[in-house]
Amino acid sequence: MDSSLYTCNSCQHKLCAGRVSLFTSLDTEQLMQVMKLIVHKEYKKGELLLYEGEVRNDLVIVNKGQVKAFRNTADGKEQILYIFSEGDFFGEKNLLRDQASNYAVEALEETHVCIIRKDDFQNLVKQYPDIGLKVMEVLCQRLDRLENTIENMGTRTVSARISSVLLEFAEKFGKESPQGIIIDLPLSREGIANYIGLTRETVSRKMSSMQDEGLIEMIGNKKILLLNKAALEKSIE
Amino acid sequence: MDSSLYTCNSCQHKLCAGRVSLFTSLDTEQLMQVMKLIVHKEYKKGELLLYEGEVRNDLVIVNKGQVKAFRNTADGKEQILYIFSEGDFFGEKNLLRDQASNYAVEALEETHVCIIRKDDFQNLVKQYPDIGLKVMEVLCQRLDRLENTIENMGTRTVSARISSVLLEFAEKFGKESPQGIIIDLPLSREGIANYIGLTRETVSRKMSSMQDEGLIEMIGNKKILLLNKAALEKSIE
DNA sequence: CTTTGACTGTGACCTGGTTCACGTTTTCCA
DNA sequence: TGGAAAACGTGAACCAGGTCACAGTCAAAG
Repeated sequence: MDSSLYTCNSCQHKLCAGRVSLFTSLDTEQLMQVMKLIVHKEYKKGELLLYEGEVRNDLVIVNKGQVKAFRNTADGKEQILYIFSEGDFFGEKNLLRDQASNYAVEALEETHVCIIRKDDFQNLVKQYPDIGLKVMEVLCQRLDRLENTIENMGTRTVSARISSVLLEFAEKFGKESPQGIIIDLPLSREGIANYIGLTRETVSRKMSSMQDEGLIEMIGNKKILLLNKAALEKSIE
Repeated sequence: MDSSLYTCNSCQHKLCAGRVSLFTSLDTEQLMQVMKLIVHKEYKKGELLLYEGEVRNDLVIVNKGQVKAFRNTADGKEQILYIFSEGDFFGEKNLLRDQASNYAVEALEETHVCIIRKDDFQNLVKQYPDIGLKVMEVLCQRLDRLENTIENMGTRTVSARISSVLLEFAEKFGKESPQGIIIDLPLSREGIANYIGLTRETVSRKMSSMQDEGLIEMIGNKKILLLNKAALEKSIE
């Protein structure tokens, strides 16, 4: 296919809709139709895309960059629930009913999103039922992930929890290299701590000891090299 | 409507399908059609309805009774993820693809279920798109609940977590009474502990102290009287 | 390239929850 | 209905992870 067909000025010449798994069942012409419904928006690092408690009537699809979905707890802590990156979406809860968001969403870096109005999306679902099934599939995956997280937080040791996050990130953000898998961390140490319900210090200490054991190697603060994936996997069984 | 229309021998003369929110959008005739697709099954307390890792190709709807969905962790602990009761369903993950269950399901008491084959259900969804939307809605509610649970387990104190469960159970299993809300607990102390990632002893101790503070009153092991719902709600803010 | 603020690592101490142990109570079902 | 088995409550000791404090390091912006 000619990639110029997918051109869209607001998206740096990527047909955002076409790269999102939600719309993989559509052909080019249908995609062009979807494109007309989409509004684009850009956010700088640290900007909020969605406030906790905000009621929106649209679906937001991440086209470039990364965001974190999190809640602020009464005692001033932060619980990170999701990292959304290219192709992920949020706001699916307002597809069915107008509901206040139970988390805030903040850009972790320069982020571009595609926004589609609730009504338009509902019509799309009616026209192309496969899209609805895709949404359902993603929701089920998200349930899977949360179920795992709950098991981790409820019953696992600290090192198992950290191994678990590292493997999750390796899956999502890792690149193969001769020495092992290099992970571009989406979160700081503190962010990781807030993702798995620990403190920055504990994460720091455990990762240091994992490095001493030869399991991982920390490269600056933003990268980690997984030297022994198998051992990590074993430790969370 | 004449209730005899809803009669079904296997269901003790309740039209199981009609009582499930999934099918509320259907009329009587459509319900009768759904009924033909349904197989019934009964389980005694302690019986397993689903094994961890099992691959099924059907959707299970609880018609009577209660079940717990849980995972056994490596260190011999149990993490309870859901309590399903009348009207709840599970197995939705294999509506989309054949996937191994990541939890086991066990009857907490005598339980009757309605089972509908994956293919049949998919056809129903195609025929009545509202059913698909209902499934999506339930999945979103389930996400909400898990997101709350994760915040609880990640950042909250023990008493806040217990208050939170009690309020959840009050919502789902509570009955108003002159003194307060009486909760028929679906779980033992140990079960509650496994639901919120604590030990039996800790739950026991905290509930005793909550009783001393006049917040709750324990009636035997299976009932709890909420004397001061407002105070509990305040404690988890 | 340098500066500045944010992030990270680590030691010492503290605390809340787990573990272990055991006596009591409740539940269930034969 | 009685008796076994399961569930519960509670004390004491322990310890993993949190808290606090501070020094070292990194990285983004000018």
